[in-house]
Amino acid sequence: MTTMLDVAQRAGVSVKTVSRVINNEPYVQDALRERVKTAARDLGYVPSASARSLRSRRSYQIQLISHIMTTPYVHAIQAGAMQTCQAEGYQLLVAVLPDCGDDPVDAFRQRFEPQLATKKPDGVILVPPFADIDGIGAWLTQQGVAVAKIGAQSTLDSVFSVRIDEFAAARDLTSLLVEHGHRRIGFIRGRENESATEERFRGYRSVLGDHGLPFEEGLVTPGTFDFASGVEGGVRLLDRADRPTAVFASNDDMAAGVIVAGHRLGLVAPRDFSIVGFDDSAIAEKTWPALTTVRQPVLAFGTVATTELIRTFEGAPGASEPPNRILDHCLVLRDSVSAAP
Amino acid sequence: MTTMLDVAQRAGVSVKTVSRVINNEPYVQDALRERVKTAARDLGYVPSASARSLRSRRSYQIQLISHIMTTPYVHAIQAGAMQTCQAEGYQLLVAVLPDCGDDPVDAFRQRFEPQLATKKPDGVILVPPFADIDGIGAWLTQQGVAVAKIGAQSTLDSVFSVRIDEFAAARDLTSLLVEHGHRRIGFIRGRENESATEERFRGYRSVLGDHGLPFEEGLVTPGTFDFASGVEGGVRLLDRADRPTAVFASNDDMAAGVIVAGHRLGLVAPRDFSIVGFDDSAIAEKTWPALTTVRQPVLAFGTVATTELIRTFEGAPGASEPPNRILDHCLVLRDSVSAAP
DNA sequence: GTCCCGTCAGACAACGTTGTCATGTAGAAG
DNA sequence: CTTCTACATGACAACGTTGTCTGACGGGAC
Repeated sequence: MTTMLDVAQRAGVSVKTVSRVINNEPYVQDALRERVKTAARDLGYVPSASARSLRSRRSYQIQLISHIMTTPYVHAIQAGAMQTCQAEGYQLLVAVLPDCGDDPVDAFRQRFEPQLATKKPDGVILVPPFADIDGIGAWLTQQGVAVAKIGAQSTLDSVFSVRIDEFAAARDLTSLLVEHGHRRIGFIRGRENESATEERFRGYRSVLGDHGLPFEEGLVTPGTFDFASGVEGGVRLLDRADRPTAVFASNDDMAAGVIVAGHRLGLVAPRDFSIVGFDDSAIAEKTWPALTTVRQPVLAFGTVATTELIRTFEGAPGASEPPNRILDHCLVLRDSVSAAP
Repeated sequence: MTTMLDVAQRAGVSVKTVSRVINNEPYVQDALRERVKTAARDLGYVPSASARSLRSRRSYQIQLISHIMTTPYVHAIQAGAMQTCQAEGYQLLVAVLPDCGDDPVDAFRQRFEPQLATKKPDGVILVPPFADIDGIGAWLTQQGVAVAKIGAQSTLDSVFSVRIDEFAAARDLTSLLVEHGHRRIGFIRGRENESATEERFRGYRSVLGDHGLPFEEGLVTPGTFDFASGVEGGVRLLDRADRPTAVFASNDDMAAGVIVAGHRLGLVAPRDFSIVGFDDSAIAEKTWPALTTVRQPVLAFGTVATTELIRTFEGAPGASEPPNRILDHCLVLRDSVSAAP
């Protein structure tokens, strides 16, 4: 293994100078800088992460924390984060913390306090539902870890966030249904206590209001963002005489569930009912009919959050970016919506 | 931050003794051992990963390497690996290397050689298609990294592997179709140069042979394990007068594609054709009809591989386990198979 | 010519742990 | 009673890097 000492000897300088060059510190003459760089390249020198982080108290690691790893949403974020991490020379760590129970902040601390002592990541990326709990972001910041939230607005100045305008996106989908003549539209909610759930519901109600359509409590049913809850919700909404002509499911997995629920009841989409999802996750184009939905730039969430984190602790020289960033969503028209009867 | 020195002072011993206790080394009296443990607990001591790995040249990291992170198969493995990592105090790192090109071994080296210099993971988990390339496993072993392969047999004594009996599983599925009276069964292959592709195909042919059914070249069509290739393959097989009465897709994503292909041609499964998948991935129960398939214990692949890796470099005291481990698969009967017309 | 300041480079210590070696003790074997 | 061995503990150095401090040099202001 080649160390800084080897490079230093080859370049005829001290180790400290090599260190300065490697870390792009000032006060090294250009000629020397070049000589060191050449020597390092010749020897194939790569700094030791352990030594580095032992001495400098930085870990060059970014951690993605989620309550579950097996959902396409988290997956895509991970892919984006990893892309940026690899490009910037950081390591991506993943961690899950399922079932937070009553006191998620405390559960979170219990789980991660020891880990912070062993090795503190330079930054943490939080996704829903953790992103929605302010206490978690606050605690991490206080522990000296940079935080980026995905999919939820940040109330803290120190915490960066990236998301889409969920309200507007939900409006787009609902408007599409209304434009197709649907006047009674069922709605399946997401997990409770998440901003996405509320925002999407708000968007739905607001479009109904704009068009003077009545809001019917009975057309709204709970869900948990997963397939099974979509099937259940779909059955609740469709298995009755006065069933709605369209259903807005708060994400694609649940929308896929509604399609299956329909089949169980002998109803085929989009002939017998229209259905829209949300997220444009992988399943959206694998169902029949393929789902009309809203695309979230999930991969970009990952890259933007990671880039922003790195910018933070590399000592951002430029202007301080606004801590809340909103990316564009886009309506994806497929085959699950048809004109109302 | 509390260090070993703090613990040592509180327990009235030397740092070395604390180190011995923390690492479960011998030659410490039980009484002392207890005193040190208590002191450590009282102070909430957690060893510093950086210092540890700098000195001991172990990283306490396990890396999962795949060509893509966004498939349910890899996802489940990751979940399993993470579970074990968290329990054993290891960190799970993830890395992707897409598009290996002509010389995958070289591409692999190019990508990971620098990383090994910075920080060498204690072990690496390889999934297909990397698991199928012997040169990669050999290179990593030679670099001093423990290797576990998933889903492919290991030819090296030093490399552990875990998988199911793909041949037997494919036989189970094919037999099921034959028992339902199907005599002309289409087959969609997986990515080429992967053992899973060959084994599944072999299983299919072998059952045909057992039952004296003719093997028709025209009923076999290529695929790449992804949804789109399933749609294409499905169209090729089903869009003709002499179409098969059943299709064996080499995984669930492609099977879902065949269902969609059928819809495009006005054919509905399982009324007009039967279809089976492979893997029992998430999509298998989200299609209509839900897919009859074979369940691979993918999560267990992750936990077993990780456990085995850790056992390796923690200096396995017990007998040396056989390096190839085969887990049980199971046939999952759902709704996509019906009796042949 | 003197003083000061900005630039540039190196010597040295420190980060928190583990490997190596030396030393001490107690019991068994001779 | 001595010698040997196995067990127990500690002192010290080392891992590879970066932070701190010190010093040399050159140029501009007085």
